[in-house]
Amino acid sequence: MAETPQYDQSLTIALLRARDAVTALFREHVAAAGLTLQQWRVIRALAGGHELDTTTLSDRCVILPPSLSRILRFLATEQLVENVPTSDRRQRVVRLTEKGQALFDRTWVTSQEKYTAIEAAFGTDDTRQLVDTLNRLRACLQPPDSH
Amino acid sequence: MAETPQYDQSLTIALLRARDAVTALFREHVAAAGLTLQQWRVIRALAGGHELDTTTLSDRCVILPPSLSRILRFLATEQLVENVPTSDRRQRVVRLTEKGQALFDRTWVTSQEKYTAIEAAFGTDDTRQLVDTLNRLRACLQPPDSH
DNA sequence: GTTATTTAATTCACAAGTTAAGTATTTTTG
DNA sequence: CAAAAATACTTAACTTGTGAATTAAATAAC
Repeated sequence: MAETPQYDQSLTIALLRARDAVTALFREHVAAAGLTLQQWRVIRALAGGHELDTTTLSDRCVILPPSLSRILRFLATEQLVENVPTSDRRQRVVRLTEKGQALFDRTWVTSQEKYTAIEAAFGTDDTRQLVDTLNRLRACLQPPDSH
Repeated sequence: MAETPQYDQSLTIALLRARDAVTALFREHVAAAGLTLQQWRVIRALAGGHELDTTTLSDRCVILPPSLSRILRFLATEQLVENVPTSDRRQRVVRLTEKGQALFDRTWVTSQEKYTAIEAAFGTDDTRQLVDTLNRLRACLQPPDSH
């Protein structure tokens, strides 16, 4: 009978908890704007006039394509996002509507403030270094495609 | 019209990506045992004869109570987990069955190997330090209850 | 040029995340 | 001890995560 794993030392658990702690600080505020955190990430990625295809959006928002499809369907019915005509008709390229950009504009300020508060609490340098470390971990685990 | 946020510098995105990268290394292996990662975390927390109530399990596995309820229902139907009689009948205390412990035993070895491989790739010290940093971040964002 | 192959996205089915509401049991209060 | 409050968990409803299958369009191969 094997021994009990040490939970507090587990990287996976630590990542889960840290993510929960950080996102918890944004959830309520974003919900007040009528959005989930995932929907907000999409809005955020499109803000400033960016027109993006589904694949790029999926990558930037860290949302898998099936989820993104559903999210875009919702955002479209809310008229926050609209399709952009494309030459390659397999692709779907979307952008924010005026309503979408307006929602972003009035939500972004507080969101930014909350992020700044985190940096202040944890330390600007420590935050930057943590982000670097996380990105390095990722690079180390999934080496870029060799094709 | 506000400017585009810098995605690569976002702590939330970095946490999401890092978590995805790490869990991806375990998912296939755990799926081969017929489990999801969340189900595996529960099995893992109970391994070694530990009897735990739902609240403790929920905290240790970083799974919210409603999700845990469903997971325990599944694990019970698979006869991997069983209830333990309690004095306080509001509480639900569970433990692994022999079948559950056996599943843990034959899955844990490879799981352990994969975790060791991560430590080796990223560096043992760096891994430990990252876990510490993540826990420190969490502590800094959610100060312990003041009651 | 028509048939394969590849590519881009969506749909499907099921598990899990999230919030709010509900149920049952225990403790507290008067 | 009976009514109220608190506790532990579950259920309900909806959104998202995940892998496999599907659809549609563009490219490649004959």
